[in-house]
Amino acid sequence: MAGVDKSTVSRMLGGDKTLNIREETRQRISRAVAALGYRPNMAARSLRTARSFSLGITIASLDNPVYSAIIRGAEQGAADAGYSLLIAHMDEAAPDSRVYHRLVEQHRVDGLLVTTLRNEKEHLAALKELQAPFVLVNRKAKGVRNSVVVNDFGGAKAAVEALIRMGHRDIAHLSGNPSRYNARQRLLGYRAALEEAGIPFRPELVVEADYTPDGGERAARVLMETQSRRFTAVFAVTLVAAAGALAAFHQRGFSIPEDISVVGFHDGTVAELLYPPLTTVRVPLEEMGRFAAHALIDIIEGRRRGIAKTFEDVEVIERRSTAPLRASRNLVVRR
Amino acid sequence: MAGVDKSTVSRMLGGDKTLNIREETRQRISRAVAALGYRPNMAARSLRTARSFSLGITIASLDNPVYSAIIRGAEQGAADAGYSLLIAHMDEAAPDSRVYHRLVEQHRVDGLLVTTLRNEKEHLAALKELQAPFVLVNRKAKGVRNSVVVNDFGGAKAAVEALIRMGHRDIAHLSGNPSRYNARQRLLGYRAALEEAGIPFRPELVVEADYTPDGGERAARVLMETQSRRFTAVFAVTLVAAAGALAAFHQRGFSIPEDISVVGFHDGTVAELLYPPLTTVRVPLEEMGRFAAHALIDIIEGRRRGIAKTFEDVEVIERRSTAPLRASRNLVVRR
DNA sequence: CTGAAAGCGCTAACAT
DNA sequence: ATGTTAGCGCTTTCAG
Repeated sequence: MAGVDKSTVSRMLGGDKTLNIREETRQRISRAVAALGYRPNMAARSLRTARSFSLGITIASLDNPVYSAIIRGAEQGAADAGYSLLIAHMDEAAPDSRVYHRLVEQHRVDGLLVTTLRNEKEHLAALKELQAPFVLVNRKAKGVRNSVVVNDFGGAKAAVEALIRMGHRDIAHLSGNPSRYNARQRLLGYRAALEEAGIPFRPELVVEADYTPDGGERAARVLMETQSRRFTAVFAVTLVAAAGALAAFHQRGFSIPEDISVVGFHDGTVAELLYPPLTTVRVPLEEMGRFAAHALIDIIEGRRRGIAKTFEDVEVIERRSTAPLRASRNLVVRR
Repeated sequence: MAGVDKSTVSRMLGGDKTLNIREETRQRISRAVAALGYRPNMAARSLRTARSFSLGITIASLDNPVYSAIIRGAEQGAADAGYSLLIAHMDEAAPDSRVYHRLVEQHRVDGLLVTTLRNEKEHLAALKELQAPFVLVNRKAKGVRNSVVVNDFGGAKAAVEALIRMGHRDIAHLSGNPSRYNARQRLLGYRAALEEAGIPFRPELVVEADYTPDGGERAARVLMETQSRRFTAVFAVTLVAAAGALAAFHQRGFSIPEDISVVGFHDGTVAELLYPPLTTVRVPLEEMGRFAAHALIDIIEGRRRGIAKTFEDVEVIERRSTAPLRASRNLVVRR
């Protein structure tokens, strides 16, 4: 229709820098493209170039706001570069490292964003023998250079500093499993804030909660039983753990924040749904997702060798679950 | 390596029914496939068959547990049939019907699962001129035959019936926008339950909340201001609205469930995080997602013309936000 | 400045 | 019971 060879069209649409095309020809092609509603066929392009122009993202729990934020960012980042995002759910209970292979070997994706790493060893082994690049998102692992994380340490530190600024000194921590990167960093951030303020670290104020509401509830209960009246604030490793803790405190008749201040890690709409709305530390999850997608595409397209980045921004969002320490607190159980 | 033509391999792997293959040959092929770790190249298959073997799903809010459940199901359903699921986020604030076209015209997907339909008219028009099948998930629209929904009506009815069984008669409804299918059905279910119990419908007990926490909070406040003491239970159109309402009630010093019982629609882990844990009605969202994917694939592959299905199951999950009505209730505002 | 030709890895129709 | 052939729609090298 434009009276030119398809190869010319291909080069023009592909933005070939070595193409010297006459303005008039370019016009004719553009008009024809518009008139025909022409879109390159991705399958043919993929076959020819041996690339799929899509990214895969492996996710363990879709309903965790942390991951939905990351996905949202990743989808944007992929779309920015003309890539699609293919989601692969991977059950944490029955993780199967073969899904990596399935996606890559079938040439469905050019690279992987991985947010799942429970059984680290097996998964890392599977990833490493993969013929495609991958970047860990919100995870770090020994021997893996490609990884994008947020400032877990700084976020935790900021949260605890905020509590200290409110006058709290007896600050407990509902921690995660310290074998995991994020939990470890947050524990270190907690300790750093205490140390800088000259508050001695008391190991008995750290109780391990997993990332579930039940875990948070149990941990809070342990804290109340072993340390009643010996803490006035709690920093929880996660929103979900914080929510569980709130429930445990409510059940014991404590008022939040009058009796105990609570801060959680990660922001999200759930934080506003809790009672009282939860003070949290917000980290740029969506931005991290977008960046990770961009970086992965850069690696795929050979513009970059690897990526190791930490998003430093942290922001404490004060809601109603925290309050200044009052001199005369009343920890008497009501009802 | 197996000493046969690639077309034979193709037919065997593709499960061609008309292929009569010698057991011995089959063995040789299988061995070679295993030895080489051979996987068909999807791009070539796509080019040849003019199909992408992937489904697209359009989602407005990823962090809404309703949609994460649907995605999870859809991803499973797609994987069952060897399809991938490609997610396309579509901002409800700035919905862009062109994303449908982008996905389909680039031959990235063979069909679309659509859960987004705010600006119905424009979107439906865009979808209809699409050269690919689509099925609405959790939505219904005039003139669209393909649609899979849950029993919004029955779920709402069951929720209200549960309240009635607890002795409540003055039951308010925080509704959604009645122009939307789901909200309308839930309102009808509410009314049907009242009617069957011989309780007159009082329009002043229905207050519109949108699907946000703020909306629920506002609506609950309206209810308290205009109807104080004239209702003992609330059925909220959504989990999120229920959460907002809980906050409003707490702020006014009401105890849940002692003063007011609250039920929400849709189950999810958030329900357990609220204080008190929210009684909800659970509908099979994940199953609906899986089914929708299967049905869409059936349509794509010509085994089915269309799909119109309602998942009837509803189940009221009683948690601590509901309680039997006591004869002597105390609605006095504390504090 | 543009065209011609080859070929990516499959599948489906047709041969044998 | 299996092989041969053609071609899906692109991109890329090479020619002119």
